[in-house]
Amino acid sequence: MRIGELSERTGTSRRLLRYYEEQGLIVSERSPNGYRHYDERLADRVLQIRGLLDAGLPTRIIKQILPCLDKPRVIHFPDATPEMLATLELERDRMTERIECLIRNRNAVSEYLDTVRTNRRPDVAA
Amino acid sequence: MRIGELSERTGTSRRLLRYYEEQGLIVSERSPNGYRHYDERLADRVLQIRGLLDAGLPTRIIKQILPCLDKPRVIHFPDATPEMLATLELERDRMTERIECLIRNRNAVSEYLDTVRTNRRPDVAA
DNA sequence: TCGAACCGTCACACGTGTGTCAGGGGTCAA
DNA sequence: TTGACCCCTGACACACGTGTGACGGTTCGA
Repeated sequence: MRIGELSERTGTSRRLLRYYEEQGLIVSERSPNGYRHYDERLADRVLQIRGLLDAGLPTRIIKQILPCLDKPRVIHFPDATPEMLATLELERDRMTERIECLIRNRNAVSEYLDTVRTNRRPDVAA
Repeated sequence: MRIGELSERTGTSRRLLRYYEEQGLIVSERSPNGYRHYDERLADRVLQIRGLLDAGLPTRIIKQILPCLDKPRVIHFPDATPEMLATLELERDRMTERIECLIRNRNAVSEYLDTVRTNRRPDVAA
């Protein structure tokens, strides 16, 4: 799959895909002519990246999280330094905080919507 | 409570508090001399704002969400236009997506950490 | 050969956050 | 009164990260 197809599949501009590669979030093989060539799974990976970016994580952190997502976990043990693990723990906790904050506020919005919708008379205000 | 105390309580610079006010996220009463004066509850509000910003929501959206959080909901019915409600629904759904994305990835990180920690021999790699 | 798709790169836009400066005032205590 | 704090406004500039537009040039496929 070349960059155009990945772009269409993920709804992400080619420009941005190159940017993600520049930031080290995705990698690509290259044809002899220099064209990027992507694995099928990259599509999901890109969507995941976009989700995390949208959730406020910077690329620097996402880059560290992504290796945790690969299925055959066997390979990644060696490169897990104590510092890396500490960083991951910290990030995991920050993600948990984000989740709780979002849930609280999401529920508040939900509740508000319910209240407004059940009391369908704006001019009553009570 | 004046801006200095609010700044200390929330760990937010005075500069940034004025910025939030400029963006319409918080309001302040003014003493005759022009000093900003804040209610006790503003501290929580500021922390909430910072949490939402950290979770990737722009000030524009946060401004619309904040009124949903006030307890005596009675007052806000009148200014709930259909467009506003639609926006809130959309935002609620986007928050839900963010939450799910974060939970997925947080769990993956957690699982990764568990796996690495139980297999305490990096050089084995299996 | 022609158009579509790709390449790398430069430059910019936007939002959040910060520092700082000038120029003004309020409050309190020694 | 003086000094040490606190606060006000407005403005300029900057940093950083994400995302985009546009450039000229190359390669592919019909």
